Amino acid sequence: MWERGPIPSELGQFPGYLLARLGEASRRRFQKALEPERLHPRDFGVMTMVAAQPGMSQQQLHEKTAIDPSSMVAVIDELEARGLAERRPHPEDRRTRAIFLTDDGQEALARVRVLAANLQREFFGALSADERRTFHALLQKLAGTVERKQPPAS
Amino acid sequence: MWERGPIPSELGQFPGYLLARLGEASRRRFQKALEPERLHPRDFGVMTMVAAQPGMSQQQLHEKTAIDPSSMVAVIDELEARGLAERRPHPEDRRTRAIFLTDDGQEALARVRVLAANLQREFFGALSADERRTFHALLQKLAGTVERKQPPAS
DNA sequence: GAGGATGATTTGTATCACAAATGATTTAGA
DNA sequence: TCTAAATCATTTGTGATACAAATCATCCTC
Repeated sequence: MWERGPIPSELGQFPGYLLARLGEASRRRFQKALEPERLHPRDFGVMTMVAAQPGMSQQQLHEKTAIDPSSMVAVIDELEARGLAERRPHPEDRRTRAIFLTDDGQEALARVRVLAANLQREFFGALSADERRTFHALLQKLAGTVERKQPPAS
Repeated sequence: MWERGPIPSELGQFPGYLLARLGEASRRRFQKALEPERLHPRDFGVMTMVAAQPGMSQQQLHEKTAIDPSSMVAVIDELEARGLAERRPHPEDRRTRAIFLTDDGQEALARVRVLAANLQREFFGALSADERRTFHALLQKLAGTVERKQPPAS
């Protein structure tokens, strides 16, 4: 296994580069932390949204989590195969599947939330409580503007 | 082409999630911005480091940019094929290739730096100058601790 | 000089993003 | 009402990338 050094200052000058690389590191660490549960970061996103709004369609989940619709099929397949979630017919639209967490799914999500909380403490450990709050607020402010598609060029 | 909504508050609660998703967005936007130059974000990382320290080995580049050694081969192959960089024999170690930018490479990098600067302005446009400084400083503080491998478990 | 380590490279595999096509169903319009 | 277009889930195919492992040349140590 190879060594990964610190981010060099020549690249750390670019906030966008740091953002991308720290984002990668965050995702990677979370993936490691989820291994005992045999879940992936994407599962956490989906399960969190389903828990918040049971009966969501896969389409809606795709919009919330930015997981591609074709990948979403695989994610839900897996959760369903493991008894953590289920597809039920949508009451008003027979094309649509309403997604729910099973009891097992709820419990798994609860455990994953603990893992996530522990990881956050470790990952952001270099920052003071104040700095963490500031950082989080700035991330949220950015998130408000950044994840939009351009209006169609027509 | 599907629509991507804003990041939902249920997931935005997690700084690590925001970091990962905004990092993705940053990388993606930069990739778009680089299209006119037919370059990728990874090329920017490599070219920036080579410009800062001409004659670096591929091994060193891998440590600085976190690009996998086998991918590095492809990246340099491509840059070399396009006349933007070159491999020269290392004066002290014949296993090692010393990487340099050509004049064309320097010029391309200069143009890319402009694109990067423009993108940063747009991407972080929601933040005030003060907020941008704060954000950048916090990213750098995080970068100092986060990208380290665990000490061997032995 | 032999054996182990190192740098670049190749090969193979798994994963993922993305585009495009399909089938079932709904919605909108003539 | 009947038909055409749109929508949702799904399947399929392709290209990019991460990672592990093997290979070859070269270096370093004893």
